[in-house]
Amino acid sequence: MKFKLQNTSKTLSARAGEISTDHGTIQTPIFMPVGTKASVKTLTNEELIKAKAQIILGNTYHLYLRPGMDIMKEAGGLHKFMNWDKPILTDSGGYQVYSLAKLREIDNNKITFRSHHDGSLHEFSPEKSIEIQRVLGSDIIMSFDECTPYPCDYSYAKDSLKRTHEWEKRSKEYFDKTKSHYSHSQALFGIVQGSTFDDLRYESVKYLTDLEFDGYAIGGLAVGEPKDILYDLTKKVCDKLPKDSARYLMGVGKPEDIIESIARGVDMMDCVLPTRNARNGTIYSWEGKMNIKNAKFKKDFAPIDSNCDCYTCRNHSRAYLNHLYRNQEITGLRLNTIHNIHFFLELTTKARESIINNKFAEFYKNFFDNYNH
RNA sequence: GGGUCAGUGGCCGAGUGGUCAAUGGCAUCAGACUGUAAAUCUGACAGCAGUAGCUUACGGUGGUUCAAAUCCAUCCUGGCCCA
Repeated sequence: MKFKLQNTSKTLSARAGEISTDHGTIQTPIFMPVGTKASVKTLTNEELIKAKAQIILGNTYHLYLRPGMDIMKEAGGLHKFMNWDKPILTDSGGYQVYSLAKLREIDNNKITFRSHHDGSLHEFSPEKSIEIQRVLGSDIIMSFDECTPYPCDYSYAKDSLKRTHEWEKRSKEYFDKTKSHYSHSQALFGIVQGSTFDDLRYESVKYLTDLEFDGYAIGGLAVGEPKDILYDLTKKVCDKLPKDSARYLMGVGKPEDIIESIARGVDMMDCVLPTRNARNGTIYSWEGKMNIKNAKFKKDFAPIDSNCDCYTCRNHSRAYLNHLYRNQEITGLRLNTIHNIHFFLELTTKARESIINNKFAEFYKNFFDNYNH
């Protein structure tokens, strides 16, 4: 994997670049749809490609439990299993340590957790997480970390960071001494943690960059903290990260967060919001978000966005989507998702174009002038 | 014609003397969702004041009682059974 910086905004820190992998290149900044369990919920691969998805996510924890590594090995890895031949990034399972906290115990060596499916006991360690991701064959592997919650007191954040650093070092060591199981190569990203504390974040950047990962993620944000903390820390961390490496802000975010993150120097981001919210009736466009369930759309025969060229907007009205949602017609969930994913990718595509053309500041201003949030 | 059971808020349906403006579910209205245990979750849902309160409500009417959706009488409506 290689990252090539192509242009940087003159007034803001926004960057345009290109990540090359054995499954193709990714033009950044890029939004990455989340396909936790080998599926971007409700969408087919064809629909993802039409929406211009360049890379999708998979999840180590979920895929390890189901379908399990035996099946994944026999399938020949995640790309073949789901028949997706563009890049894939896999999360390490670190987020599940956070989100499924009631089911786990952490010690410095490993975490023990119970499957949310059947209660069976399992152990994860950095080595095991990387090994699973070797089997999955993702183009970008994430090192094993702990995503601290918000709020988080300093002493816990400090202890957690120490543990995360140890885990990431072990992730790197295991990664370095093993090889890809397949004909394509894999890259390993480190994850900057440190909760909301500047000094811990800086310490984390230093520690990880000394280990020399293929790229750097910012984790532990967008977990409920105020916006100014999210934006401020994103900026501070990006400013310290090496310019010639890709930067990935994990779990972000809302359209306004994506634009703010790009403005601060982020190259990659992912979020469940466009897919989950689509299934829950919230639809995004350049004008902001709308709840398609609302009574006011019952007789609104206009498309979600008349300028949008996604399948949903070219073929169907708000009234129809409202009807489908009210009647639990599963096609409604698909049409909503098709639109949201299209929009989130258009967001990063347009941002990228503006950066390339040295017009990002203008793009940024226009976005916030039009977007209600 | 006789007997019997039942009629509860938009719908279905609990409640069988006070803690009932009345459990639930549905429908309706609105909100939330940020490295997915999420086609999920939360709130509102008689009216008026909008904390405290007041009014009208459990088929109709009339009773019993300090107190009734709950007990009694009667009428209306519906289901079932017997003629």
